[in-house]
Amino acid sequence: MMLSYTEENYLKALLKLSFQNEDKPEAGTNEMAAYLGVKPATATDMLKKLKEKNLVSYQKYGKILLTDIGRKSGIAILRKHRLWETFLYEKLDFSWDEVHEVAEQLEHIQSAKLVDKLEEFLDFPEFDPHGDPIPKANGEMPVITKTLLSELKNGDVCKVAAIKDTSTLFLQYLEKLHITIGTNLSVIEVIAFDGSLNIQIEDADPRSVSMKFAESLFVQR
Amino acid sequence: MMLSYTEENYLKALLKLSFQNEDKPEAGTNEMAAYLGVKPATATDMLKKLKEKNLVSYQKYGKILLTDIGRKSGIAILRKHRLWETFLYEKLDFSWDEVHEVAEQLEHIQSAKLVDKLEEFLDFPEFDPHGDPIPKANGEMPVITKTLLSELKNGDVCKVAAIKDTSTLFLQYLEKLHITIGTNLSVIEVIAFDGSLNIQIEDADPRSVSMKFAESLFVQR
DNA sequence: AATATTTGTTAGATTACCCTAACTTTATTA
DNA sequence: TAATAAAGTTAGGGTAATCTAACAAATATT
Repeated sequence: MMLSYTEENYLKALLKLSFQNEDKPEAGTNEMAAYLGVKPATATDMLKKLKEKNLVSYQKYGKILLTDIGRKSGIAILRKHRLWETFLYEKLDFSWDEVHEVAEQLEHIQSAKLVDKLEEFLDFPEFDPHGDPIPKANGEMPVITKTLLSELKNGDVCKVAAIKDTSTLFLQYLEKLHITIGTNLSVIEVIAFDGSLNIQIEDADPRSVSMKFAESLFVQR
Repeated sequence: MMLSYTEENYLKALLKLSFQNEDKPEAGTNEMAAYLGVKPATATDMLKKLKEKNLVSYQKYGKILLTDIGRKSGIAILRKHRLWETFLYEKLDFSWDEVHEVAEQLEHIQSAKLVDKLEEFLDFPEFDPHGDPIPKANGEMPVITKTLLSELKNGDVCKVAAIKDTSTLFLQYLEKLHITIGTNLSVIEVIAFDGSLNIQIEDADPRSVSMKFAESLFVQR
């Protein structure tokens, strides 16, 4: 099915929201509108169109749910997005915080061959530069058990697995700390007072990070 | 200046037409509309908009001419188009006739950094897979003296420099003949009767090609 | 439970790009 | 040069995506 640039963005947004809302994969109109930076009225209009095309299922005043087709389309876009991010980061030396904006545009290029060739060119990466899993051509996604850094205890060691907060400010801060996907961390001490942590980043001198920081980083034990 | 997808296509079309019309760099409304696959009325509308933005100069019922800014913008798009074609051809194993369609989409991605990094990644190519010159970041374009194969005489030798007719059918025919940019040709005999030529392609057995063929291929002596 | 708040929808307008049909201007040719 | 043909423009309309303002439904609060 031929989707417009905008329709694709709505599907991707719904998919992303379904990831965020853990247990329940539905979203609300306002939530969706806010995510996309449009007014709720606009989202309602588009929802009707997507429903017409059988990409979402919802009743007036009810929750929005992706249909199977809608979900598949969304995953296809996410796949493109993450492959392009990987390309920009690995081949064109883009920094962590620059890849997203450009990938937002590249993800809409229509060419099945392009996506598959790109994946091959990148040697079938499993994760993008932010540590998020890249869906395969068949829609499958590698799953890893991610823990928030803030859930660890004194003495725990871990490896950075993914970034929860992908804001530019956070990404730039990580860069300054030389933290990247795969970096080894060990928790020296959790400070009960404010939830901050003393951690060691690879072999560097220990340093303190805030609770907010620890809640923005996924790690793997 | 921020240009829409469509505005960019109009500028590129005007630039391409100015190349085609050799001596005079203007175009007509119908010519332009035909090139872009829209109706003349639509082209007139867009022309008003482009004039408003100072990208073209023209008077009602007069010829259309790109302004300096319009020309520069057009060249920037052409640069992206040809760099992407080169990427697809060299890095992703796309065939000659497949690159154009995808590059038509990729050329509209907005990111100065992307273009320049891509150029670097490709090692500053001077020509695209069709042999057309790739504009530099400053707008300069390498120039080569191209001759049509049909202008050669008995015994002349040459190297394929560029493709004039970039239709899929022609590109596929070239592929079948193992002709690519840089292939050496020698003209064994020009047949006066119908303008066809007996040529030798590299070390292969001589074969005949039509006048139409010879008029679709640029060579370098 | 009645009221207030939040959430979602409808109606009507706007902008960009495209169309057809009718018209005007410019170019060609008999 | 007058008639015809070609090229270009205008007027009026359609669709996609957006908005604001007003309204309706669902949820939360006292």
